Amino acid sequence: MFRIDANSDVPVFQQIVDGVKSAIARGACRPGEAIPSVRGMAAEVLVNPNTVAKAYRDLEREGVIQTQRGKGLFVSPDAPELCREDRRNTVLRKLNALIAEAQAAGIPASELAKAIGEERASDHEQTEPE
Amino acid sequence: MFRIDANSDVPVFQQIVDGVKSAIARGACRPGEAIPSVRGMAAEVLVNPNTVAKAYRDLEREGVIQTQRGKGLFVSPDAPELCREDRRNTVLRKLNALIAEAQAAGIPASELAKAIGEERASDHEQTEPE
Amino acid sequence: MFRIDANSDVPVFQQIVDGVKSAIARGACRPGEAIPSVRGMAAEVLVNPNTVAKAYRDLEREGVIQTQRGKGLFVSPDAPELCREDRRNTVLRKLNALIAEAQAAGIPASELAKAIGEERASDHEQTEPE
Amino acid sequence: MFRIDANSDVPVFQQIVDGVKSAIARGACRPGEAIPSVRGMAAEVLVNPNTVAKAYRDLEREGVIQTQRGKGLFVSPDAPELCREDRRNTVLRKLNALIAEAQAAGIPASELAKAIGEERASDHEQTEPE
DNA sequence: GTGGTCTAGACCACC
DNA sequence: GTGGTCTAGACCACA
Repeated sequence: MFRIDANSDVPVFQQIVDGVKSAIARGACRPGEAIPSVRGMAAEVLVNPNTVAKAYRDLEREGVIQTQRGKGLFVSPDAPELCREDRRNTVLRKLNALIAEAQAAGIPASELAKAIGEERASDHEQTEPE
Repeated sequence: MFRIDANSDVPVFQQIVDGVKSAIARGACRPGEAIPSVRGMAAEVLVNPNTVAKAYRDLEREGVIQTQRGKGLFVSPDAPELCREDRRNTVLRKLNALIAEAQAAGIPASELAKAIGEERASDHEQTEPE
Repeated sequence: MFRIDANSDVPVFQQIVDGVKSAIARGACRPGEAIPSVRGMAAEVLVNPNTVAKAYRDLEREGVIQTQRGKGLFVSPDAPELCREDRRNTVLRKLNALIAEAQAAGIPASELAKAIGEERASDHEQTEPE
Repeated sequence: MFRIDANSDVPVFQQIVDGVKSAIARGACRPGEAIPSVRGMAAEVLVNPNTVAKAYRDLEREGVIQTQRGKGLFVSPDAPELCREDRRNTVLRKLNALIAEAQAAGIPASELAKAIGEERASDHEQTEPE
């Protein structure tokens, strides 16, 4: 599903939240599907169960997953819609911040556009559908 | 020179470091020039002098500024080179992370490229007449 | 691990940095081991936690230790290599400065060599029986 | 007579004090000779006159130089003796500290002795009288 | 005037 | 529990 980078500066619980949202957004997890239990996920990604629990609490509060008493946790019906929007907003917000940061340093936006173009060309042509 | 966003999640001292680097990178500060004193900068951006001192300490360790005992802090000769490279690396690194984050969520890189294009068009119409 | 000399002219935080590096260099701390927590070390050497944190911050920036959020600080894998080299360079650099200082005052290097020899003889007679 | 290193971590006034003492210790300045005035020295080594004045104050307090009203500053009769002892004590004290620092890091004193030997052999054979 | 160090104490996020 | 950040205020050395 996703991997945890212990050396990253983004908190582990946030990596879990983002990982689950991304999996749902890209269609890897579908509404109604069960997601690993707190303990299962903790064992899978090798983190403290408390950390997973916190991530799941956030996901449930946002309506991405739902608890069914005694059965476990499931992807909510409108999770794909929610996650796609959430991920899109998050990425675009970060992108705008990055553009601003670049301009403050005198780096024109065209440089960023160019870098994206190179990334797309070199790494994976299968992701260029349109 | 720059402004501090107290609501940002990036630490104040880091904002100062980045702000000074950006100012040097874009040519607003030239080698040999003095930068505002610890107390002066603290008053300017309304933070505690210790916070400014922490930022300046980082800048000196990276070779961006040099301290002359009792006189103040000065932009080092090779600071522009250092800062331009540093800012460029930082921005491109963040951009690559963002591209990866987008792809994990099923957002094609073309979306990011499009968003940058729109930003450029709206900000300065002289490059792209509408 | 080491002791702090409050009367020394070298700053306390620097003594901590050097002490930790020396401990790693001589093999008293091994990679992967945790080093005392900020608060623990502060209590141990009787200084303010902020002072310890400053020292640890330096050590992390040099790659000697790594912080794991919420868990503590750990000796990095290549710390022994780093510290041995760092300590060796530092000592030899100081030694060269000292030789230069001596020569400026008309003290021949042979005097220094003699002094080292006496120190070795007095400290551990097993190498040089008197 | 000597040069000031503005980037050194040893204070400028201290460099002046040490420089004068060393010149006397090695016999470059003899008792009764005049030493440059505060202004003259300040112009010579390109530092603030206040800094030179502070250095001279220290030298006078230690009995190395003497003020003759209206005439200037002169090397005192017992300055050579004083300076030779002072320089020797200072260097040996620093050397002992360095040996201790090396041993704390697991560097044997023999390494230091070896380094001195190499320095003597490579740099200047004229300084090996005995 | 300058920067550097240290202390004390608070608040926060993370695990 | 952990480290990280920030503030407030003190003291010192240097130029």
